Amino acid sequence: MEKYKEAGLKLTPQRLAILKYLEGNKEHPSADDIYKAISKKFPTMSFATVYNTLETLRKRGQVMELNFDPFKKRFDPNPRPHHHVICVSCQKILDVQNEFSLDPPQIESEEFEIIGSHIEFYGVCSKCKGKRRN
Amino acid sequence: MEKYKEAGLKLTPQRLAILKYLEGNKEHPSADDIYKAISKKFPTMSFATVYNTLETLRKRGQVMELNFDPFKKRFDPNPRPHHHVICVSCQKILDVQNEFSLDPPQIESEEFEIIGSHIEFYGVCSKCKGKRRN
DNA sequence: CTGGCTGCAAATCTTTTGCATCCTG
DNA sequence: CAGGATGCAAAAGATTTGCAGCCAG
Repeated sequence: MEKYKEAGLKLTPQRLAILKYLEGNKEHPSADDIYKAISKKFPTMSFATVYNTLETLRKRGQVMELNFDPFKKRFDPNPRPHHHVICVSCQKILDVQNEFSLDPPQIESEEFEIIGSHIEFYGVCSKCKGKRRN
Repeated sequence: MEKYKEAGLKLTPQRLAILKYLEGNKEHPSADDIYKAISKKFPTMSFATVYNTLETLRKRGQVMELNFDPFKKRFDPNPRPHHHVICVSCQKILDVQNEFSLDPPQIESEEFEIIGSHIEFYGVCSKCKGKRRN
């Protein structure tokens, strides 16, 4: 929790609960997931606080906002940039460990200065592969 | 327009307007963009029709739904899979022409069957680079 | 103490839906 | 003429905002 203090953030009980929930979480929860999980133990937690906190953390680079779920934003507490695999069947999202070196992209009639990249892999996870019963 | 007929779609004036708007459009418009553009010339066009048509086209693989704009879905009339560059300053999205061969992703404790992938490059377009006045 | 944070409810924005009517094939 | 398509308005979700009161530093 040290790093949050260093960043000049107030450590309220609500924030601690959110931080604890995110810590090591690999499920890429949505704001709603976070709210639901925490409000069980913390009935006064409000959506506004969840969004405020996530927005604050995002600005400080401590969570990443993931946009590939068309229904809602998801949040990733893994601060270093990385890639993802998405199960097209159950929508589960997992982190990809390796790094990729990509050729510079060819763009029609534009000179882009490339800063970074993000790869989404689409696939079927082992659980869903089993269910499909080939 | 031949291909739409072949697919068994009814060619209503509204659909023709949407198809014409998308034809060759590289701007990855949102449903709202499409609605706004078309309702000027076609005042009775409704959102429902825009969404219905896009959904129909998506099912037939004639448009792609893009999710990386956190505020809304965007649509891409380019039917073959391809990658994108996004200007972090003006949010403009352009197509990337080249293909990439990616190593299989390493995933913790899971065996994914990989089906496809999509790369987003982030960068600054030439227009925005100029504005920044380095 | 004081500014940042919280909680509530209302507002906003995008997308979806129900249903009566319309019109293409 | 039938079934798919349209248009309207209302509903549904996700996220944001205004504001009064609260509390960590």
